[in-house]
Amino acid sequence: MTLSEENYLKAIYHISDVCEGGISTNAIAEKMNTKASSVTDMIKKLSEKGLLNYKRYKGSELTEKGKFVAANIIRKHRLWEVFLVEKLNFTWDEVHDVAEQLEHIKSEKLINQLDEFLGFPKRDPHGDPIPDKDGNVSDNADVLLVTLHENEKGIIVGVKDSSSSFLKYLDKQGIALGKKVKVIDKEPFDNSMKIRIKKEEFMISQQIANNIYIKK
Amino acid sequence: MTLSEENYLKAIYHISDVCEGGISTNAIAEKMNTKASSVTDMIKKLSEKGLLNYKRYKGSELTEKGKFVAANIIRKHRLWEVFLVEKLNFTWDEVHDVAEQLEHIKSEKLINQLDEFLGFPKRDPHGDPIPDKDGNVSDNADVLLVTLHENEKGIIVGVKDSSSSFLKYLDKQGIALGKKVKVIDKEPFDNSMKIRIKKEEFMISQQIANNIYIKK
DNA sequence: CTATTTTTTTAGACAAGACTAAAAATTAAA
DNA sequence: TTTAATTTTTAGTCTTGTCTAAAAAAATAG
Ligand SMILES: [Mn+2]
Ligand SMILES: [Mn+2]
Ligand SMILES: [Mn+2]
Ligand SMILES: [Mn+2]
Repeated sequence: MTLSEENYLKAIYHISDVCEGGISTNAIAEKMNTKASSVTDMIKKLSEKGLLNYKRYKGSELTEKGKFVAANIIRKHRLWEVFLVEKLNFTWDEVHDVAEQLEHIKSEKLINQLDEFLGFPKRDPHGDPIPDKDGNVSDNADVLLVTLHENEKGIIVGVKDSSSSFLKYLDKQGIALGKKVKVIDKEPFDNSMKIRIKKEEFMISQQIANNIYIKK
Repeated sequence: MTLSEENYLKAIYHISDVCEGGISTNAIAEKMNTKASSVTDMIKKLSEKGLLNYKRYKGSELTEKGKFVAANIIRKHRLWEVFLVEKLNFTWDEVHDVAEQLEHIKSEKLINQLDEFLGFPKRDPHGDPIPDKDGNVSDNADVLLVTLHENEKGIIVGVKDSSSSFLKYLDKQGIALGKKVKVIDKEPFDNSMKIRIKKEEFMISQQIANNIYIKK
């Protein structure tokens, strides 16, 4: 597995989480910040290696083997993110770029020992579940904050957008994983909502509410 | 800095530790397990980047900038080795290959936080000194065990060969960093010697004695 | 000081992974 | 159901880092 192959597998895996059926070449190109022609070359190679199924003009789909490899890279990514936050005092908006590098380090022992060292964490700093050794991910029944109705309550358990700017906004507003949130008011016009966290009430836009996961 | 450039710099830096003056193309090729023609290409590139001085047929020498970059890679390599042994229960013969990968991770913050997390260690698991942020290495006045005479004593502080097979041999013989050693007898014929560690006496060959550093 | 051996560099080729431009297949519109 | 727009693939080029084979320079020997 080259670095590039691994990044493609990961991208396709993540797109599959959202979209049904075969993944389009263009969708991969967009996620990978590359051109469709480059994607075509790569999916041919991955197909020959048995990591995805592909027919010309019909899109791609990961095989079981491909899913396993991808889940393992994501496992490494998220464990390293935990390490950076828990042990090296990184903030949750600083970890992603470094984890993008660390996820490609090849050593079974390293990642399993790291897992143990961190106390077998279930989620990364952004609330995303950490796959186990066998590539199984605990499928969460969490829901986006934007779907809650007036007077509904829940606990913040994750973020969909892990960009540094979004995470910094959350920090500033005092929005963090584990906090209880209640929807005070919803504005139908622009889907903004007033929420309460720890007795403080404030407005958030739909865009914000659309990127926060809640456990009811 | 690409991965390959970094590995060349590191190799040249290590050869410079042993050899005086300009480093020959062949010496680099041997250390890098590559061909001289490939080396010529690379040193041209590194030369253009101001990382080493090079004139055709005259060999190469790292610039200050080149030395700084190389020392920083070695700093990362050795800090990661400490991490693997101290925190993740690796043995000293298992760490090198993983550190070869980890040394290329790019993040100032990562390596400085790691340094702090480990308690600012001075040496790696093989007794090699860890360069500081500015690329300074504490030059040790240590001496190879093979140079000791009969009845001389010292403390084992490092190994020259860090190969897994050598380190496993040392483990088996009970030879470890920090132990006191006394030369009981030297055989002029083959330079083997009888040594005492913790009241136990045994023979070691010149090859072994040539790869163990002693502080007198 | 010339001849031979060794070292180093050049020339040309290759694989991986990217890109551009153009062709082919598919999908959407009229 | 033809035509137009979009998506996807092919063809050909480029860069990085590697290789082999051959040429050039330097070192060694006689
Ligand atoms: Mn991430
Ligand atoms: Mn994450
Ligand atoms: Mn090492
Ligand atoms: Mn070491």
